[in-house]
Amino acid sequence: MKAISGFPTKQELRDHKRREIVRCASEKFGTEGYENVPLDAIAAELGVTKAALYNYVSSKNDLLMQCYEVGMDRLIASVEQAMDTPSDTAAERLRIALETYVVTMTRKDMQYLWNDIRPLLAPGDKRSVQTSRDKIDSLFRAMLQDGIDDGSLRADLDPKLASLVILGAVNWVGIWFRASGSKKPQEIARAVVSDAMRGYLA
Amino acid sequence: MKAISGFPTKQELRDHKRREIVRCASEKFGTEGYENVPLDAIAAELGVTKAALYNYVSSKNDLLMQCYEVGMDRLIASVEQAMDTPSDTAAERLRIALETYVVTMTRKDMQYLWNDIRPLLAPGDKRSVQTSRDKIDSLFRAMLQDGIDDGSLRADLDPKLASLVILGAVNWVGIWFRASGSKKPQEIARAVVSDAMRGYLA
DNA sequence: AAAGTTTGGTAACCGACGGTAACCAAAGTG
DNA sequence: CACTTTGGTTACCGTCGGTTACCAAACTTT
Repeated sequence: MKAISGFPTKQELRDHKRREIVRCASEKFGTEGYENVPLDAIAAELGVTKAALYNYVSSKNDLLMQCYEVGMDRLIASVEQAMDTPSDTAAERLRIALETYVVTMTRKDMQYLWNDIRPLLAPGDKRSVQTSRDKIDSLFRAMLQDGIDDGSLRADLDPKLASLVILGAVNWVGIWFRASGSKKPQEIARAVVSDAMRGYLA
Repeated sequence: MKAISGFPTKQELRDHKRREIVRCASEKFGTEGYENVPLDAIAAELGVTKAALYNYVSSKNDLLMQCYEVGMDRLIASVEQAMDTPSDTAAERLRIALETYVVTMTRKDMQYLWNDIRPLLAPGDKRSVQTSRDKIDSLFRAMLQDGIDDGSLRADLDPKLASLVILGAVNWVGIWFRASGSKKPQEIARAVVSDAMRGYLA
């Protein structure tokens, strides 16, 4: 199987189609809600029949999981990028990463990440969901530990507990936020993150 | 229509049956998940047919809403009771109320309150959901204001924002908590509330 | 007490939707 | 040029939320 430039391999074509399905589903789930989007609607928008989708996903739930993974990867990437921003203290990097996290979570096609997923988890899906979540958690715990080490955060904080509390506060924004409000995501992020971090600053 | 003791009126009987349906549904939704509980299952457990339920609820969604209201009322009642606990400062009352809130939220039949509800809201349902949520919010904002007034909380905190941040942190526990863990709800509550409040103490 | 009327239930059914089976056309392969 | 593989279609099934027609018991009226 050669990979001549401009002539995608069969595998690439197949993968591209699968991603198209996930992208389309992601958009519809985000705006209309998982429950309200029949597979027929997704198939119709892609110009195929429902049964064709089953060449690429094993179930509607599996499709949701793939959407979830894409969204989580985007979230993780945005946080990692924010972590690389040069700044004086670890606390400052944490602040930037958290604000980025909040802004990303308020995207229309990200809202279902925390909303729709949980009740629909099949036992087998829980592992992959947990993996993404643990990744996020470990990123923030690492930043918290850095903050303890460089003295910009309280020495007596428990990174595990603090990560739970802070992520709770910011995730809650993603659940409560609706684009109709007057405040811009960036303003909300700054205010919430500032309050959520205050108790941990040295 | 007389109300002779021991002889419940028709209205009382009807109401009692409706509450039985809600109680049964609440339990099943909480343990098995809304999506996984067919109305037939609820009806069977009550010894009737599915169609009989429609004498008391207008739809499965309506049934979920009634479960939600019962749960929220219980939550509100537990917080109000905690607020009445005599204590030296408003901050202390707030701490007690928050811990009670967390413990109540970790009840098995309360977990679906934040998990299953949101994606399933019909436009008409949103108002009643919002009412309960606003009630909770106003209780905590009042306590925060009391704390500012009696000097036990920082004078420069914004009650609206602080209530959002703190409730986010504690609600997140309800989402993340699973009874399988080793820690008792009361311990978790104490730790989380302590961290979440730290930034607001005077 | 007999004749309506209301109440609360059942059985049977409908439509939507997730998922599957049988089949088929076109592209790839020896 | 047979032959397999791939990716799609049509037609169908089972489940489940919701509705309709009907019925029995209780309550009301005269």
